[in-house]
Amino acid sequence: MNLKSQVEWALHCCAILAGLPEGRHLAAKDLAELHGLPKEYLSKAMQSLSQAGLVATTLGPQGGYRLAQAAEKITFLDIVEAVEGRRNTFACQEIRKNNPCRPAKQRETKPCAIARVMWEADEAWRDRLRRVSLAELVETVGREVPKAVLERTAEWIAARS
Amino acid sequence: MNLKSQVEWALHCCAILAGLPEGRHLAAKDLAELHGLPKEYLSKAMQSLSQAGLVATTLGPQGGYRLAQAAEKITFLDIVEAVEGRRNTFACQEIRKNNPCRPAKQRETKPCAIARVMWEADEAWRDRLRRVSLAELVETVGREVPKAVLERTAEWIAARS
DNA sequence: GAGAGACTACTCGGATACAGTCTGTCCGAGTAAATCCGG
DNA sequence: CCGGATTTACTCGGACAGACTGTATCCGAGTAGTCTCTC
Repeated sequence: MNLKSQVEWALHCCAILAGLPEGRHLAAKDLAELHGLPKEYLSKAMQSLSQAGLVATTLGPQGGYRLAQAAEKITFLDIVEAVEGRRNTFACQEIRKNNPCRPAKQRETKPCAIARVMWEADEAWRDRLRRVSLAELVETVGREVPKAVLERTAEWIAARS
Repeated sequence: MNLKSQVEWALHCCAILAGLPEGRHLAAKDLAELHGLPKEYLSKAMQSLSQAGLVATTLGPQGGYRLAQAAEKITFLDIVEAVEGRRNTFACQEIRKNNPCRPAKQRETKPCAIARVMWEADEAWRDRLRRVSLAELVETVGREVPKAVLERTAEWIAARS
């Protein structure tokens, strides 16, 4: 059970887009170059974000992606679920129903006790991701990354957006 | 990012083994029949549990599996990790290092801020699973499953262990 | 009748095929900017 | 010089192959119980 690498890419790209000046766009090509990733495949991750309504796209020259919502409104969970989907990690197949000792048409009142525990853990995971916004991530990065790198990166982006 | 179905099987099988009288064993063949699962493949899940030291095996006629530890000592996390492995769901590939604006040989003092958040979520997930023991599961099941089914299942198992 | 030895049947464990998803790539539809032409 | 139509170049989006992990299966190594033979 691994998250796809798309999740990591999407998070990094959102962090970059969050630092973009209002009204500017950044193309998938540039996002890919900035992170050393295959452009075509990265664009598929961005596509997921677009379909989830987290980023907006603009076509044509000077086009690209920008955040569709305020960075304070977007959480880690939003991004992760946009790429990974909203399914629980645990998929209960109700194998308890195969027990030959059970009456065939017994009705279940509750979900399987095992599934309940697993789903609670999933919810705890989601809850943790829900608590961190993109804005907080940007703030942390701004505090930890050396000023020189931040500035050079900002220039690099400004030259292409 | 889905957990393998082996996880569900392992949890159900451990619940059954926890209810086994002392000194008895139950074969993979019977566990498979009880849950309506492919015997050969289920035995691979049991193999993982065996390698993790959660269950003990006995060969030959009347052989099979039994818990290697007290049900109170075994947690959901133990079983899940035995089958799934202990890796984090998020694998940081350090793509920040590909940023062309960074000095090539800059040393990192901290893990990537994104990875830290993701790993905290993983830890919250594990923490939740660590809090529920196999004994608690058995108790819950005993409370929720109709007495008749419990008794018939116990007989079914006793006849084969 | 009791004990030892050989046999048998049953168990798990690793090695071996098949499928589905993740990864990576390609090309086409659509659009905003730039260009060119006419007024 | 200015405005509008055309062209162009660039963007994203969905459709198409390859690799890897998860799923399913088979057969062999090893053991506990059973049976038989001998004393």
